[in-house]
Amino acid sequence: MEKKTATRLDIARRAGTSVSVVSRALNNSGYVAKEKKERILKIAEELNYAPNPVAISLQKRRTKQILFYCKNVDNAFNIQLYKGMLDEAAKRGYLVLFNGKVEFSDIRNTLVDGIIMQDEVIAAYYLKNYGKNYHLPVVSAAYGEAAGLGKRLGKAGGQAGRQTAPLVEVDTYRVMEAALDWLEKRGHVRVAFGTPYPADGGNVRTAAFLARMYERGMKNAKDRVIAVSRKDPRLAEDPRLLSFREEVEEDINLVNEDYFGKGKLAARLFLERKLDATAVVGFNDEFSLGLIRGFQEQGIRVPEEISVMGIDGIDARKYVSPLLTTISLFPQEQGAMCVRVLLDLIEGKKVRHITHTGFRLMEGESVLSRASASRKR
Amino acid sequence: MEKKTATRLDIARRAGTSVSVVSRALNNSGYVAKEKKERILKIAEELNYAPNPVAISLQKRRTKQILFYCKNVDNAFNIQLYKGMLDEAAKRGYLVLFNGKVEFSDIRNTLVDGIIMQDEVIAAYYLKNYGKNYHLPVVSAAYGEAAGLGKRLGKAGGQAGRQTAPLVEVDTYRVMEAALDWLEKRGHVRVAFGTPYPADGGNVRTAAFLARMYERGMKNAKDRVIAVSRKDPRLAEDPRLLSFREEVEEDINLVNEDYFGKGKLAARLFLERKLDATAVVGFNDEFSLGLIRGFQEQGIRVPEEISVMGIDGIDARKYVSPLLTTISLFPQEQGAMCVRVLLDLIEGKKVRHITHTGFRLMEGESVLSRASASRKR
DNA sequence: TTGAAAGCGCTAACAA
DNA sequence: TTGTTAGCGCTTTCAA
Repeated sequence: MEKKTATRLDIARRAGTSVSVVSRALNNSGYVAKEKKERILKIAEELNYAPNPVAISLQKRRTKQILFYCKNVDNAFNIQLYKGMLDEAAKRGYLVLFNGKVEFSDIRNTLVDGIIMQDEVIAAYYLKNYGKNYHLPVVSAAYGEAAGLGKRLGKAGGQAGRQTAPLVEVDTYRVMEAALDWLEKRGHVRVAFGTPYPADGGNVRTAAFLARMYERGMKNAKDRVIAVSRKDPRLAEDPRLLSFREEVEEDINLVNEDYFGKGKLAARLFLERKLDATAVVGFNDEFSLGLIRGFQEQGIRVPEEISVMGIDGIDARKYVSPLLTTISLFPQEQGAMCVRVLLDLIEGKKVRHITHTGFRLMEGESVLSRASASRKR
Repeated sequence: MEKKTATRLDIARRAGTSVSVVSRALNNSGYVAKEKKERILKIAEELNYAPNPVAISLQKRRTKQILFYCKNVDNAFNIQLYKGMLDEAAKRGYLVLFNGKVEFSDIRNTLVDGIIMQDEVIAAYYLKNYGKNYHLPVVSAAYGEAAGLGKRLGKAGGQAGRQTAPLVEVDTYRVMEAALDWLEKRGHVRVAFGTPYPADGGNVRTAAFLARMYERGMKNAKDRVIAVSRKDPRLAEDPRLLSFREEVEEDINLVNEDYFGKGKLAARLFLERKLDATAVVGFNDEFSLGLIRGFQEQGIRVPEEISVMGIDGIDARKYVSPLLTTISLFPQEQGAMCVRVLLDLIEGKKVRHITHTGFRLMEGESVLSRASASRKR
């Protein structure tokens, strides 16, 4: 089976000509006598000839492949990002590898022309520690996190915020504003926020929630943050957190979170703490689906007794009833845009440092329009 | 930024030695004077030297990358297969590309050492039409479909069944048997089957259902197949099918199905047709989640009034209540096994033509134990 | 212990 | 229109 594959030289010999003529014939480029061309093509066919893409890549210094560096395959949002990348890349003749397992130090061994990082934190970390050697164009999906970068990266971070890759960003602060506006219009001003991370861990979504609530004069917004994390002092000893995987956060080794499970627990905590709120925004859609389930399991009806809202816009929303109201970040669009920017970069075109992508509120059935709101209008 | 990257020759010149010495130094192979080695390493560092993986691949005739050829990113099952592949491949230093967009004729341009096909139908089709030229090792995930291959491939199929790639298979007939056994033990002998494909389209899951039911003496099993497909004569004119994407099936251009949506509709059809059954097995988990939702929307309680069972074992089960009882095919295991077999093949080891992977019933809450069953015991 | 040299399979400039 | 030649960046053999 594994018969050695034919090369252009083999064909040339059989055709009694030279490799360059064969090359031209096969590539439809340059001059080559018509009848000679036909003969060459026929011989190639006979020999089951197939070009060696590695040799072509070496010669052209281009692999036509790019890498999506992503730690979290389980996350539906990332898969949708990836899907958008695949489609867009295919249009331009590129393939996209998905990987979050390679060590940064091994990225250099990857046969790609460039890298898309899953978020600006990872991008900054990579650039700071490895990127300088690897001369590979890098683009990053981003969520307005640049400001808090130093905090999350810790010592490793430093002034990482400055040396970033081009960003394809959806601004979390604006997203949060849209969410809170929408809730307010429906009479929800006392709003809680559920997150799987520590409240002061520098996560941009929590930061955005707090910032926007303060702007609205809700001084006690912090009390309405439910941080389902072992690192939260109120939960450090809580046995219910034992079932979740240990949270690793050395450097930026993010770990797959059980968002749904933590969302369920968040609903319980909301009730236990008797939080004074009429709506809860979940860290992301999966977390929010967990919130809904958690409330339902406690006999609390959504949205009649409590409203729930998500962020992301993942397909899995459809599985849960009531349908989750969320702000969709259009992950496929964002993924496609990442590819566009990266390929432009690879092809030497000028790209802007930040490209913004859109978001939109997707109305579901998980938020109640309260009577008081009707009055206000 | 895009300063030309240094090569081993650049280093050699600076160090006043030759490329081969530099190579040995960098690769820790062969002889090289200790102090010279240190100097070389230092210069490499200064030059921000990074080896060119394409050149290495050309020389070694190995890319350390493999391709998972898969048409359907939306399908959670495939993602879990992929996840298993990523992990296993990483262990052996390989990367896995995911793609189902490349034309078969373009696979030859891919920088990979081998291909994993999503199922035996696609594998057979590829092998028959293109594989002969591409000298690339191929392995396929499989579902006991080989028997029906000719039927599904149509003219293109021919004796495709014979020239297959090594298969990593979970036998659908045994899976179906396990499902029906389990249902029977709980008092369900009149069982329906819901599928998004035509009942006689040669799909292996439908075929397995029918075969197993006939074995059990249920002559009218066919009447209990709900085929949510435009191609089904009973539904050809049904407006409710208009919302689903056109079913394309030229050659094997499978299209993403809206399993969940079709499952919902299947529940309606079950009720409309007043099918005489106490349980429904869904084509896969997503379809079955749709069944549950469909019944619930019609005010039918699951499992009190109708039992539902799935096949696959996808993570998304957790979103739906009651928890779906299913037969898990352990997609991650299967994916990992595909990688193992393919890498063995690539490395020239002997591999068996068929490797079987396991399955197991995952008990949920969607199947009722009927009183009559208790009596039987 | 070193380095020249011959490839890996292909492209492309240039001379014929 | 053709064929020679010089690479692309690296590995590896072999003579020195």
